[in-house]
Amino acid sequence: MKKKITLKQIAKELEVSISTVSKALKNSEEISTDTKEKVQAFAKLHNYKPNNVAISLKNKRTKNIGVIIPDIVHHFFTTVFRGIEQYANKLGYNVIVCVSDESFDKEVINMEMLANGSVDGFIMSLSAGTQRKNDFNHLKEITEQGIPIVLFDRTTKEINCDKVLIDDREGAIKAVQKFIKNGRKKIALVTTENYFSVSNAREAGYREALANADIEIDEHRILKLPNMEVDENAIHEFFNSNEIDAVLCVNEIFAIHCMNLVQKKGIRIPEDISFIGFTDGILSKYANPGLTAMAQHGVEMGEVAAKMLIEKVEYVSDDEEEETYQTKIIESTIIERGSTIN
Amino acid sequence: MKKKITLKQIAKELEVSISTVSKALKNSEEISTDTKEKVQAFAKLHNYKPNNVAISLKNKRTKNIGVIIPDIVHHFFTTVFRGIEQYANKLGYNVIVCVSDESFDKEVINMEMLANGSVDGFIMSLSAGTQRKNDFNHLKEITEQGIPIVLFDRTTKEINCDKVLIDDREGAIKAVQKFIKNGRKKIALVTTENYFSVSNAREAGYREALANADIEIDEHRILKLPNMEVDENAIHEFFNSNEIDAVLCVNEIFAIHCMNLVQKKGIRIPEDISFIGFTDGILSKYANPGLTAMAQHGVEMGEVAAKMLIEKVEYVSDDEEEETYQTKIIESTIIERGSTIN
DNA sequence: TATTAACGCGAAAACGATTTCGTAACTATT
DNA sequence: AATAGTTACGAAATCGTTTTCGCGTTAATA
Repeated sequence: MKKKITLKQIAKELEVSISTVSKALKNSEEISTDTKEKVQAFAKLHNYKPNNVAISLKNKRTKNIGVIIPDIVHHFFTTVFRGIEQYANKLGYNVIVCVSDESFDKEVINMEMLANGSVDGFIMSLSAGTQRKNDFNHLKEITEQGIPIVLFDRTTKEINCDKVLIDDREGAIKAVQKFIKNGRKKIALVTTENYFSVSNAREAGYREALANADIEIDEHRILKLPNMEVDENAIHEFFNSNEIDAVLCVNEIFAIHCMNLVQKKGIRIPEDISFIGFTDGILSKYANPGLTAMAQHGVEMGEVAAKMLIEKVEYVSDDEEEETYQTKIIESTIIERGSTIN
Repeated sequence: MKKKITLKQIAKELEVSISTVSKALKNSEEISTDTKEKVQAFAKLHNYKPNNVAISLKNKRTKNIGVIIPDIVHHFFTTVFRGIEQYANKLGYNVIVCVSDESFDKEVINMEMLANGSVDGFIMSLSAGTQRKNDFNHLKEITEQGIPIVLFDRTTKEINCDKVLIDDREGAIKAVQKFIKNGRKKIALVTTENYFSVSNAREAGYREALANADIEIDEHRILKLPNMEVDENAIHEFFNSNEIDAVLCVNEIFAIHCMNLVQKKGIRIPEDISFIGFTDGILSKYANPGLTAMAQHGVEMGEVAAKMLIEKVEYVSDDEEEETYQTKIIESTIIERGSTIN
């Protein structure tokens, strides 16, 4: 077992000082060509690589980014993560992921673990627990220590930091407009209870688009499901007691459930009823018929978030001037499939 | 901006030495109760938390685990990662993920980045590129430095280290046996070209199970698709020209495609034809009818891998004795849904 | 009263690197 | 020959901890 070699050991072997070795390896002008060659050759031979931890301590910069997401077994977050990882890696950063599991407590613990020197900054999407509790002190404390945070998708106005958002309202508007263009008037919305800012924005877009088209909003055509364990009966009841010719769903799962159920009744998609679902994922692609979806471009979102964070991290502040934060919007686009009329 | 406080600053404020502060915070017997209380109160007030980097340098242990996987936007790897992250986090470890993107070069670069002190050990699944190249020197070098590696799913016998595998052959056998128990005899296999060891193992299991049941193997009942962009016509042709009453698919996507197509023909699932698909993922769960699946238990796999790694990392070797490595098999189990008869 | 023991604390080394500053030994200049 | 200027290197501080060892003060023992 040949442990990694250190500057000290090289110095001893070559009977020079540690400083000389360090400088020689950096090709410093200060060192004679002879010595440099000797040192570099020896270092290469023993495959010397500087110890990251020591460098981190010295530089007070880890070149690590902390990513905290509610769930990793989730297509959207995975996609965003991919974008972050790709961009960060290109600039020599590594990514430490922690999963908050939608829990406020875990989110806090994870952030505290990483904030003590393990990372230079955070990219995160708030857990459901945090959003429900509406408590952001853990974020506040970290930004106050000068550690930058970039919030994406599930954000809050309570914290002053860079943000990357999806234009959920706009996305919903686009979807509803498509329905209307196809001649649909009885447009339903299947959404979650109002925990998530995301769902709220989508609902707002839904209402706005209908209002703009002078279509009266029938509150009965809005179904709010309490969680992801979809209650078949609720859906059944919903479609039985309402005239509906188009459905916007705030996520794939709701859409798939509704489509399956509606088809069982013998209603045809898209002839009798159209569907659009939020977040283009694997379910939309392989549904039967394919589910027309509002794509969220997670990879791009991750890249943008990583770019913003790294800029903040590497920016040497002139100390005095106020920090300035931006919010970037990633546009969602519609992916047309069989569940709507082309 | 209140930067994190250090021992040095506490020491200066309280007019004691750094050592005293350090010991006081560790509740050392050496320090008087008075001093301890004073120090601890002050530390709590200023929310002192030791700097992880400094501790890592001192201990020569980072409490970080490096995970290198070919792809993160992939349900199985995500699931395994979840298991790793969960277990590791419970023991106070953080996880740094790098995606090799199926590329040998990226795998090497990622490992080298992390091997210079950033992590205490690796958990990884080999990239397609590495498997094709059959070059494992990067792994060898790292193990020679005394950094432990745990390989999962895509492994190699070339490297002597802990491994976690899935019993793909056994899984296929179980699936075929279920068909047979349901009285099916004309059992088809839909698989990939023989690039992946995984598919090969599953095919072997398929053949073995049929042979054991004295069912002759009809090679026409084996469909090999060249890639994931499924060719509808090939499937069409396959089901038209063969009598089939049960289908084992080596992945969800093939299964979903086949099921959709078969249903379009008016064939009923599971009455006329049964389906079982490999790797229980989101598609299986939300298919209509639900797809009976061979679950791979990725989370468990991740947990086992993390457990094995951490044991190696924390084990203080008696230096002289030989290291001993294990290979654990994670059994796949059948998840019954609507695509088979119960 | 003299010796030993216990107590409470600080100095310093160590982890592995970078970087500033000082200086000995030459070389060049006048 | 005396001074100034290079050249090539080393000592030491620093990043933030932990930990060993030493030492002065007080209390306990003979």
